[in-house]
Amino acid sequence: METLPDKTVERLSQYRRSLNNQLAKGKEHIFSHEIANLLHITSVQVRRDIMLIGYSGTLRKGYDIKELVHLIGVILDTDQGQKIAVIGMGNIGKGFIHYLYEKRSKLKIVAAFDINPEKIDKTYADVYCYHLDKLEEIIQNENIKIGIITTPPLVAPEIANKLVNAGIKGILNYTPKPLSVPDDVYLEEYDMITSLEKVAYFVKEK
Amino acid sequence: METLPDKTVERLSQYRRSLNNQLAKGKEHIFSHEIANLLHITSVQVRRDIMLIGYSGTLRKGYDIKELVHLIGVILDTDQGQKIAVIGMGNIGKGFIHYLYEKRSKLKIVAAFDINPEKIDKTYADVYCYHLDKLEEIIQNENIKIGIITTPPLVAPEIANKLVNAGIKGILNYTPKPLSVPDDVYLEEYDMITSLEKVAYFVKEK
DNA sequence: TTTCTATTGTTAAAAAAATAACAATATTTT
DNA sequence: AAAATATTGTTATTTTTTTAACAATAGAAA
Repeated sequence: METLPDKTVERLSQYRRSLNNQLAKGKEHIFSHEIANLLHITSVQVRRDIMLIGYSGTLRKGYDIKELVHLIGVILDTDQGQKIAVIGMGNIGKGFIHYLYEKRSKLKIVAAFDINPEKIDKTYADVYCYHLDKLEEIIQNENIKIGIITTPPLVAPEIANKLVNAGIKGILNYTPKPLSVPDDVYLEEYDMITSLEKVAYFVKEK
Repeated sequence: METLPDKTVERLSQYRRSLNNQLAKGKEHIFSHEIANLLHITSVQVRRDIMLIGYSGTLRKGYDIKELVHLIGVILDTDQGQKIAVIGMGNIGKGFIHYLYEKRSKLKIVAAFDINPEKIDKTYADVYCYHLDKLEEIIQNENIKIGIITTPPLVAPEIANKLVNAGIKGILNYTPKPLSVPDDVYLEEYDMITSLEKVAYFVKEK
């Protein structure tokens, strides 16, 4: 399958979670407009996304939730799962670890890094925190492919370099400092302050 | 001015921060390609955004940083500033408070809410945490117009309702539970797990 | 059985966003 | 002084994303 559009990937992740909720409630089939209602989007969009991943529902019966969830899994997940490292054990770093804690997902945060002695060699929600000096070593030994940067912005570029050198293939940058990485590394940036300023702007304009 | 495109607003927020850094370094003028390099985008995009806000640079000299920062302020900020409440004093809630702490920005987090007695009636980075029961009262008295929801997902819809009833005009929803709000309330949703699954997908596909 | 209805799957159109193209021109170089 | 160059501002094009339109049809209703 050719790579899916960005936005479709995002929605698939959301469909899956909503669908799992529905499964847990005992629901077995679902219509496109029901999925749409759960996510507050349109049913066309749902159908289009489902078309793009090559799944088909049954007319008048909708989609088989279990099958759909499974297929989304085939698309989004890898069989062995993907290991993640968090760099920066501040509030946001902890937030990520906490969010994934006890979710049996194919994504696993397997290491955290910091330079603060009070955080190093301790465990937060089963994730061990190492000194930043161990970054390359642990990432290579553990075969970690994804890194989340939640450090102070100033050091983000240097962390990104280390991650890339250690063989990381995807970075989620949570600092407001824009990064650049080689073409074979996927970079997703998210800036909390920008989100907030955006809300503020549209509040002002309304 | 007609409302600016979504993405332009996001970039303006980022331009401003980068430009302030440059000002702090003593730089007074800047070319579009220099801004572009700072953000790892293209210079055309920078020029287009700047065109959209109606600013003009000087040929061969670039943009006057101070003027540009000022104009972005005129667009993004309100004179009196905007007050923000954080609902949910977990890691992410604290993260937001911490991020805005001591930044002299027109955005101010002025109250936090939780239901955990250990958090209530305490102050974190100068932000006082109230019991959730006080939500409507404080929001109205303080004239808070923006709310950040960082609670467990299950209660997010109920919080959103309370916020809307209390007169909030913009919500940043950090929980994975999709919300719906009346048309006159601006809603921005962000889902940490989805970001991460997106990175994972594109790492897998590369 | 026949007609009606709800729903899917897909193509077509529209809207939003990014990128390219390029004319205009101030400044620098020759 | 003339030519070359670097840079802006803007229009045009392309790409991406969303939305609309609608044919096909399984199942429900008549």
